[in-house]
Amino acid sequence: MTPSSSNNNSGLLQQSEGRSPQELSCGGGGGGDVVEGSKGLKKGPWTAVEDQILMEYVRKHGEGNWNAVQRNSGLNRCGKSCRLRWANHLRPNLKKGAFSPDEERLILELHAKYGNKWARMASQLPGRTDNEIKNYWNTRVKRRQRQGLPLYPNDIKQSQQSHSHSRSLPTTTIQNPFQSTTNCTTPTFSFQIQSPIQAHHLHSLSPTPPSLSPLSSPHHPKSTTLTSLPLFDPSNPTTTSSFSSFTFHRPAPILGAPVRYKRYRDSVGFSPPVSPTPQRSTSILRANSMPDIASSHLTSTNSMPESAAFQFPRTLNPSLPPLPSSRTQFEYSESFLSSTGSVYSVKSELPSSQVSQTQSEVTIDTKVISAAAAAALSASQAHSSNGLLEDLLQEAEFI
DNA sequence: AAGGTAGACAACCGCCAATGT
DNA sequence: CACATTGGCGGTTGTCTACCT
Repeated sequence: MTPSSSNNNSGLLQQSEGRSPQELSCGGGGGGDVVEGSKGLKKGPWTAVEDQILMEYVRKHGEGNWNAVQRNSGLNRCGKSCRLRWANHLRPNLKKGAFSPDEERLILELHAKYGNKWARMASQLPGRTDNEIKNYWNTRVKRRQRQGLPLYPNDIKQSQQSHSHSRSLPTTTIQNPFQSTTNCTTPTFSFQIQSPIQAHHLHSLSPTPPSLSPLSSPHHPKSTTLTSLPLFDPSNPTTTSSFSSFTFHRPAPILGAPVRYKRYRDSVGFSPPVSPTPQRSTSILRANSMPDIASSHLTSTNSMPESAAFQFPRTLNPSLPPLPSSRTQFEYSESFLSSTGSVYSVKSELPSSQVSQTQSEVTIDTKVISAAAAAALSASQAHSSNGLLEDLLQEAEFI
């Protein structure tokens, strides 16, 4: 399975088939043609041209106000789709490719701590998105289920005894469909409880047990059965003790960013609120990165000299503090190269390429960036040209 | 060679909290 | 204060590729 295998994912056009227009969120469209909604908003895989438009828009206007992207850039995508594309694929400091062993280990630990809090986990995995982690985890769950193995290795099992979740205990016993005598006949349930400790991990560690969700959807209504599973078994001293010793691990506040009840979308490179009292009107200024709160976990990429970093000009928010941490800046430059390659070297109306895997460890200097920008400019001349490439060159010289 | 399966990935959806008007 | 908008989040689905039988 190569990381690039999914680049050619044109088949995604079939998504949302059969949904009524009311059910579609982005603009409410999407009736017959799954590529365009009723408002003409495109769906399905993003093309390189779309990526280019979105990148240029974000570069000029910053993140946030995603619905304005469609209004102002002509990009025929709903704001949500733009945001997702940016967050998961275009933002500059993304890592691509398989998780390293360190990252896998960290995911296990974080999941033991947080459960299916993908965004929170992503905040501690530099360059990784919640979607990646979620996909990884779901795949892992399926694999472990099939193999009859516990989700967590023993050391994590032991170490996470003190972890639990912020969700309250269910006060009433709701039948666990995976333990019911009527619903456990399918072979997929054979994994469910093989030992008390595994039962504990299945049911107490995850507020919405991810180990079950991939298999549950064909058989159970969404969320109700899963989220209502007993998180802790009072009869199990292990689970009760874990609850009593619960400590909530949350990333340290960043730049005074307020803690929102549900929003922990403060992963590295994700635009954080820059003000202690952020307002929506400032969201457009959030294109700057934030301190790498996860650097303590994975520090291997932190050694890039700041002088080598490229960063988008902060044209809209000159008052903001400098970009924190060398790693973030490095990844800007890293992704700059990748993105230019992605944007300009691909057939324009095919699904866009992903960030190059091979550049992740490349030491980047200004010459390289300039060369990349020049190459991008050259390559783009086959395209309809706009000011983007000139901007890129300018930025390359900016360093 | 054909079919099945697993893994990886992208993108969508609904929900909901925060914020703006 | 009510309503609308925005966007963050977790869950889910669908496709592709590689591998296995």
